[in-house]
Amino acid sequence: MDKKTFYITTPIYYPSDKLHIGHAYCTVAADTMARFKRLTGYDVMFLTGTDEHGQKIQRVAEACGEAPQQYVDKIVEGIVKLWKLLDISNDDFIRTTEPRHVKAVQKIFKKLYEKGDIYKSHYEGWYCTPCEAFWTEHQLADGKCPDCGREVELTREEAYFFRLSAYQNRLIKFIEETDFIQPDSRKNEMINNFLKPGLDDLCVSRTSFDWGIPVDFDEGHVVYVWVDALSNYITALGYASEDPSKYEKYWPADVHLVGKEIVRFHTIIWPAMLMALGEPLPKRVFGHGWLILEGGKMSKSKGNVVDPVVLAERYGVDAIRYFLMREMPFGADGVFSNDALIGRINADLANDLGNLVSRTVAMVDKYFSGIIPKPSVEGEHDADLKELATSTPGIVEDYMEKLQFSNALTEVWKLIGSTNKYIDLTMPWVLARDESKKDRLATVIYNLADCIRIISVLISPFMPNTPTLIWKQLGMDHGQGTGWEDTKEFGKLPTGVKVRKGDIIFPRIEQDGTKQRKNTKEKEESKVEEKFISIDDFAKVDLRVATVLECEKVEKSKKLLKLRLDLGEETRQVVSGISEFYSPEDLVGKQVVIVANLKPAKLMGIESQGMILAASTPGDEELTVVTLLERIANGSKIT
RNA sequence: CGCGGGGUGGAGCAGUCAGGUAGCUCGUCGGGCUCAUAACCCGGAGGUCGCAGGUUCAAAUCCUGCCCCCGCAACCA
Repeated sequence: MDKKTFYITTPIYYPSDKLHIGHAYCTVAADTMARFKRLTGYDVMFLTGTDEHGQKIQRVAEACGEAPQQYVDKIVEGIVKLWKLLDISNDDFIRTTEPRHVKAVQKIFKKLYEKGDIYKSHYEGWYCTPCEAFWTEHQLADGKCPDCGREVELTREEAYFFRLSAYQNRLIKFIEETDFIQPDSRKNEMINNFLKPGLDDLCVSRTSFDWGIPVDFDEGHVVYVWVDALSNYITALGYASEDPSKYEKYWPADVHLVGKEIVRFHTIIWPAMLMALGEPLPKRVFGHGWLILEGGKMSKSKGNVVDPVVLAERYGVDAIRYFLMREMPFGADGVFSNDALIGRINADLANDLGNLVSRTVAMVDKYFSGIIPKPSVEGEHDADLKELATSTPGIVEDYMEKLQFSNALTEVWKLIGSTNKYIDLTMPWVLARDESKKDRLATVIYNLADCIRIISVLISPFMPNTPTLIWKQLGMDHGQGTGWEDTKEFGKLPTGVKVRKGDIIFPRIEQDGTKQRKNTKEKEESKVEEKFISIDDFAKVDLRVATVLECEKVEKSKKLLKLRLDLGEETRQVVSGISEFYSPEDLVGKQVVIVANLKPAKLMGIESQGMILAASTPGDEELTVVTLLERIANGSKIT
């Protein structure tokens, strides 16, 4: 008898830059679900990957002076490494540049064309030549390019269209009548915002760039990235290939996990494509929330570290995974902050769970020479604890089914709390003083250890490394009472085995203001050193005096001013985020200080060749540009 | 009137759909205990549920209006 299957996917990520904690969030969630399903007896297919085509990648690669493929190869390598670091257990990793995907997409495109669901027509739009971008009428800002503010021209090019409009009514019916879109709030959003107003046919080919999958029957056209990208969910299974066995086995997907910003593509375009292909639709699309960084924005100066690699190295993989799954309900946005992370680690992992294991093992050591004793004498409080322990797995299953990771963990932590409380209620140290109560003591200790066994299995989908550490301490080898069904039964922990008090599983993280310290003295010293830089370090920064020649607000921007500066021998264009504090006329003619050897960067598509110095209060409530007491020749060096 | 999400003790959130004396985590204060990672257990203090009206015996919850925050919307160089 074949096992039931479960197919879960993450979005395929766009490798134009390094991934951040938000991507890790989604992937960890998918991994947790995949592990849970495997543990509960499913044949799981867990897919993630990268979406490597498109104009943006082509441009970024060009800017780095590399071929697109060369550029993405490098980034993808980092992504694969990141998933390995985070213990992601994906069964496959698809890249849209792989031949298996490219070939299948070409077949899909052709099939839809032959069926008449894709047809050739003309695309009309406003084209901005410098930006190489098309815009629709209402995307324009005052009739100009919304990106750069320059003139656009009406152009018309040949393109293929997908008959999305033909599927509108079927889609509305499907979405309204099923739980396809989750959570519900997103369902309403899709119906009200996109389906009810009516769907237009979708332009599914481009001729303005070539980093994409070529339409194999019409040279010059490449497949629109979303058609390309969405297809990954079936091409990875071998759809339209010589070996479709995985497709037959796993499709339709049980759940596509996606960020809320791409729910639209997954719940409208994707089902319509599948309807057109005559294939079954995925069962669920879950739009999860975002991690909002503390203070609303990412900022190096605020010191909120968001690189998942750094976090994992600093706090441990299991701790990060736990935090991501526990801190916020999966459907909603949540705030990510270092303080919250450390708070969770200390309160939940170190104090509650880690300490529970530690004190239990210590008592086995102390009272039974390290041998797990046999239980014999039942007492009050036992029944309550056992009832809670054996009923928790069922509750966890229900929450997991609904992808409510946070609630599932809350239930596990209720059990951890009750187990800690059981120690206070039974007071083993009192029992230990009375030799006649040795058997009762044995039972109490056994119950504690067996609860920890159950807990260790319940957390294993979330924290892949911790259970093994716990088992080692409890003297269990892998496989003894650690199956999912074993959690629903009390007494599966082997007796007579020796516990091994090991390292502390979750050390507390001490907090001193913003910095943590471990081995105090050394850290203190190095901190003092870090406070100072040498004169050579300072000399690396080339500070110059410059006069503002011209200054204008950057169109469509809240904060940016574009300035032209006179540095004596040259002029520079600098973009500065100070327009909330200065209007252009305030600055023209003033002398300012700029960092002249800063690596140029683009802000809103405008090159900035340096940085103007300004002083600001911590929350940026006030800001003032640095100026000079007396005028001095432009280009003068500041030392 | 672009759309959406939100405003609940000091912080972060649940409760709002199906009105009935406001709950959780952290913090704080006090107590207990000594098996444990200054931990664990118990208890207390602390709330005009954004504002103003309305419906109702009864409103955080339903209705109307308003204010504020955030995202969609790749902006701190």
